[in-house]
Amino acid sequence: MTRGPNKQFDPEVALSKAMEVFWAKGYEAASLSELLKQMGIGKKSLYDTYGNKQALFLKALDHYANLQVKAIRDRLSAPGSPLANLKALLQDWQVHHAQPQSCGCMIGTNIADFSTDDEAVAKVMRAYLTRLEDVFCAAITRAQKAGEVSSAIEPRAIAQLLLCTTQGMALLGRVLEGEALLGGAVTSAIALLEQG
Amino acid sequence: MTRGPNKQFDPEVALSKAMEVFWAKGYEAASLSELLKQMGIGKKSLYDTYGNKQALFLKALDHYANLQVKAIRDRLSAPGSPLANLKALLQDWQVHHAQPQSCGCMIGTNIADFSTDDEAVAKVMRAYLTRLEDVFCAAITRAQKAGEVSSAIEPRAIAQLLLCTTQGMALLGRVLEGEALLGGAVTSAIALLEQG
DNA sequence: CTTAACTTTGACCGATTGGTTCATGTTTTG
DNA sequence: CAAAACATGAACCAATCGGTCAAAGTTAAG
Repeated sequence: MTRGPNKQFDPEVALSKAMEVFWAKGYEAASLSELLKQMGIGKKSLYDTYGNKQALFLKALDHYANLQVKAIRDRLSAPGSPLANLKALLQDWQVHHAQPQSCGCMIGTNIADFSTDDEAVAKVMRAYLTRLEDVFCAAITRAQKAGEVSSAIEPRAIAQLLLCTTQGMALLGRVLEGEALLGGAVTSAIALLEQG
Repeated sequence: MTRGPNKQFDPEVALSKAMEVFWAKGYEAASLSELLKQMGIGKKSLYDTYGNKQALFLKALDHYANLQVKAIRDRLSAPGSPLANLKALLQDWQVHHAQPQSCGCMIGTNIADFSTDDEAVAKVMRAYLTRLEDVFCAAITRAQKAGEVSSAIEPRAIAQLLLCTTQGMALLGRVLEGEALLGGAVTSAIALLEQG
């Protein structure tokens, strides 16, 4: 058995809080003091538990990716029409990312800060994008099998378009006012699916 | 007439250099020392000439926006087929943003750092996005008049999709390896234009 | 030539960054 | 109880951040 007192905080909960900070502010702009305040722990505890700021970020990034991929996959594979699920997801994002307090996608937001620098971070990011692409691709294939989407199109290519577009939406939503731009993008994307 | 010695550097050239640094690194990560080194000037000269780091960034952002909008508009309104011009532009971006040293779009890269914070910066960013949307929209309209694109589609909605998609491409290109993802996105976007 | 206007350089500023160390306190095992 | 194992908060660290200031140097006008 382990001796000594237990942690006064739940590392999982604190990690979620850290994720929120990195999500909203980005890696660089998320200062240690801000992280500590939101996580509700002391500096020493952070370094003992997670290593350092970058390691914490990596864990938070992974946490985000798992959370997000699972949520999206579940929504898209919900019972009923695959195409309707896809449309609903896009339209939800249109509304969500247009809200002023929306802070986009944690991965997209943080791509700027790293990219060239850290290969470990880049790897997690690429893995997330690939998983998301696969989720989209599977959903489109299901829609094709259900006869809702033309079999003439290449599902993977459309999935890749959706991935780029939604990342763009999440990014631009951080600065845009109003839903107009995102609305047009979603409308066009849906049109491509329905008649493509 | 002004007395005293002239500046030993060209403010326009130095601004271009600053733009490159902000473009590659983003606002936060672009340190004063890096900026000074690349611009080849002293700290005092920077503050006397441009104000402060944020004002310099604002000028660099504006410089970038003007440069980029003009270049894109010129390409899209080149003589010949409007649709072919659009396709060529997208395919060029696919190649360009897939290169490892590609650093995406300066506006997109820097959206993460500001957004909520600085309204002056957000304004320049929104203005750039709107101008780009208009340029796309005009090009699509020309393609419709030339009979290359179906008149059934709403040009602005497609322009908005292209804007989101290309921003997403520029962003993801910073971290991706290989052209596959961007290639699929471009293929799908072109398909939408050609048959939509 | 003198002087006023201007630029440049480098030292300097307080604040904050991410990160470490230490002394103290707490809890559980033996 | 004693002691080992653990967590904690505050003090502390060098480095760097953006930004300022004063002294020295340079050029043009009078």
